Amino acid sequence: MSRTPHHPTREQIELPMVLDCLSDPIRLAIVYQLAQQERVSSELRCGDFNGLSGKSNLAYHFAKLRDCGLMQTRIAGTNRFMRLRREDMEARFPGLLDAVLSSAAKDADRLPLLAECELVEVDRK
Amino acid sequence: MSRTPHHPTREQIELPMVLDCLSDPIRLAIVYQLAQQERVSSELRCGDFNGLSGKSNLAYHFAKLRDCGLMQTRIAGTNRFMRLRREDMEARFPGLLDAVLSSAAKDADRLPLLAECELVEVDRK
DNA sequence: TCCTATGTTCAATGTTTATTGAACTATCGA
DNA sequence: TCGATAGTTCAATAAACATTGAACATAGGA
Repeated sequence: MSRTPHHPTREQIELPMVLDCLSDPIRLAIVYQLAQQERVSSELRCGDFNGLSGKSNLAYHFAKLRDCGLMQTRIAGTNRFMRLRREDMEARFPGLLDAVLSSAAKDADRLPLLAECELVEVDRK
Repeated sequence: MSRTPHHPTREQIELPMVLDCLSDPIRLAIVYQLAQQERVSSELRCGDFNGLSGKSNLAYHFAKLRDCGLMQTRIAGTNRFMRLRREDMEARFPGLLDAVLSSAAKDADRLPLLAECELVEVDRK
């Protein structure tokens, strides 16, 4: 009957787990896409990532991203909204997330999954 | 009859492989220790890492670190000298290595393998 | 030349990982 | 209440990974 999935506290976030999470192309794309949309809306629905892989495989990666503390899931009706835990990451590992994100941006042409992230339209009502 | 082990060119270095390499505690400790010693001597012998694991296991991790482009191996007699490929990393992913290293330093107390790195005496003749 | 020290390579093992489809849960709207 | 939608969970599978010890290669010193 758990209303909200488990999230580690800020202090529980571990460096190796974070790096391991970011080393997977699909998870890197999820994080990248969340960061791209951040200036518009800080949240995205699970379904916004369906282009990256099948639903059950995405649920698996979402769980890993939650477990390592990179993102947070909020349940709203039948939707799950995800957002990056930017402040927590910055507090624990200053500059790390930005360094990874800008590295990914720089290599976007080599990371095919990142290409799809550019054109996520935001007509959330 | 290969005199020197294989190393990727700067352009061949891939972000996911680098992050995956750094996500392993033993490999992170190797990179960390190399970075620590950098101001003194830019190189360390393989044997300087024997405290981290067994020799064959270390050879396995060394190979991964070479393959991902994080370090370079130079053969000198019966020794192998390793050094970080700092310039290449900085050129490909600016700020990334430093962000990871300072994150690791910040969490040194939680990364037991990093502790041993502090006391590597440098009496290379 | 032989012995030793330094590392690598190989094979074997057990663990973790990513991926898939099917079954399931829960919520919203008609 | 019924059906559709959004996601999760579970079981199965194949691939990748880390670890170990034994065998091997190479160079240096007695």
